[in-house]
Amino acid sequence: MNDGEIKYKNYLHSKGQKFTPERQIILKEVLALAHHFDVDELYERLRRKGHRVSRATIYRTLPSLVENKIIKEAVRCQDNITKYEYIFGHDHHDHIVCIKCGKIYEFKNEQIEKLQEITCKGYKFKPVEHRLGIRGYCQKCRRG
Amino acid sequence: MNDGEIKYKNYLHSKGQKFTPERQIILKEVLALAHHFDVDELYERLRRKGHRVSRATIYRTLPSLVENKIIKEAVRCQDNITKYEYIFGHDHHDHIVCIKCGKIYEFKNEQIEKLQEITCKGYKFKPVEHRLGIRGYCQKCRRG
DNA sequence: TATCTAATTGTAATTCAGTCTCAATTGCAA
DNA sequence: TTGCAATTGAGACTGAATTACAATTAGATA
Ligand SMILES: [Mn+2]
Ligand SMILES: [Mn+2]
Ligand SMILES: [Zn+2]
Ligand SMILES: [Zn+2]
Repeated sequence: MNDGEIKYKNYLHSKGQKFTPERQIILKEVLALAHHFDVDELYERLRRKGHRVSRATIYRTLPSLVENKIIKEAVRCQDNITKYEYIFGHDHHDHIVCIKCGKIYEFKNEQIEKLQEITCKGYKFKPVEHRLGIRGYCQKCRRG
Repeated sequence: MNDGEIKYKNYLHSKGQKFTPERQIILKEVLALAHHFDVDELYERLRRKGHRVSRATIYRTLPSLVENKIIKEAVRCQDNITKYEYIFGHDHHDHIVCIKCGKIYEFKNEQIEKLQEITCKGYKFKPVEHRLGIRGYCQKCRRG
């Protein structure tokens, strides 16, 4: 069992929930997926590998992985599908997304992070998470 | 006709579209609403005022107001409803949202804005818009 | 290890925001 | 006026997500 699996198992246990084979399969695949994904992508990948996990179970499991901070909901795209992003063991980062080709740059700017904290302090607000997404055109797409 | 109405009328005209009574009613109400709203809120408000505009027409009109930069899609909340926010004539700002009571602070930090620009330059990326939302607990809700 | 039970699963039905179809209406240019 | 493309409202439809329910099962306990 790797760190993610241990973390999730402990989390489930602390809530009187079970580390079922289905949850293990889903978690393992999520950890293998390095990047952004949605329910259907995950379902098809599992299917191709011969795992039979129902969509309902995936829909039930992903929110619990979010609560356990193993994944998070990612920036919504134009189509109205919930996208997820693996975060456990990854550093926080923000996104720059090309409107035209969909290319995504991930970045983190410590000064921006710091300024956000200062801003929150000013409102006596306790930040838990934040999301910064910049949309526009990548180098390729801006000419053309 | 105020600035918003003129802007929208010209926009529609430039696309061979009509400044219909329904669109006028919707626009007028949107301009009157100072803040965040969704389709149903708008529909009910119009209803109460005796205006009979169908939900379908509202669903059709709001995206065109977005394209005309009179409103924009606001931060999504927990429920999966598209929220809009009036922007025409308002300065850009970002959001701090209380997870518990829903309180929203609007802020703008010029340094953060500048740092975003610099970051984009580094990727030779041309930013068009961005969204920064900080979620956490407001002063009231952090104790309690 | 066998027993027991609350948690979990898959299936299929359901929800519901948002989109689309279509016949009737209307704004507006000529 | 007239003509016609754009628009409207009603209601059907879509599809992601949720839920009910009966069957199954993880895993705590004895
Ligand atoms: Mn950040
Ligand atoms: Mn900003
Ligand atoms: Zn691009
Ligand atoms: Zn609060």
